[in-house]
Amino acid sequence: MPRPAQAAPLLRVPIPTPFGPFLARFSERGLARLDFPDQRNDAPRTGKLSVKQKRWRQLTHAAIARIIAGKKPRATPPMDLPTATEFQRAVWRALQQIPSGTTFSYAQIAAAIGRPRATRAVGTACGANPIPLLVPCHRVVGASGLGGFSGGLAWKKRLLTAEAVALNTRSTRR
DNA sequence: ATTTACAATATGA
DNA sequence: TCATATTGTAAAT
Repeated sequence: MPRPAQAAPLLRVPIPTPFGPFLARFSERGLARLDFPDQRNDAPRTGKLSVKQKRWRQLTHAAIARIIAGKKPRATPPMDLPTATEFQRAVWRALQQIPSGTTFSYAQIAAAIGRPRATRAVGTACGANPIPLLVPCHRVVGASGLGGFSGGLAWKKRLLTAEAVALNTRSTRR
């Protein structure tokens, strides 16, 4: 009575890594969200995974493992982004084209999607990205500075370091 | 319905 | 170095 189950059954699936389990959420259409290990996850448990979803889980697992190791994922599962705006999709699409081991500034991403003045909006879109790692928001850094990261700056540094990025850690002053 | 804050940055004082 | 304008969203009021 009180409320029947929700209409959007997202299956919560733990994805083990050397740094702790990520939590993936799958819909019937694909991967809808991926959370970092250090967040408080309610007892993660899988419901019943369809064959399709089991395959996505495997793809996700392999992709994450490779990215953490600083390599390019071979394949990624389909992504289900129900509430994304066109602007966000454009930004995330651009992010996926950044080669491993390379970084772009927020301004460069803005220019790449034809909105050269929306640099700050790009930052907002990156923060709204529900699928870190696979959508490499960690490769976007400030023109002079690291910027921020929804999963914590420690993760951003770890991922970039794994990709052998020469972190221009010269602070904002020189 | 308005205002404010944010993972920026270029420009002008 | 500081103030301000710019852009897309979300959250607060």
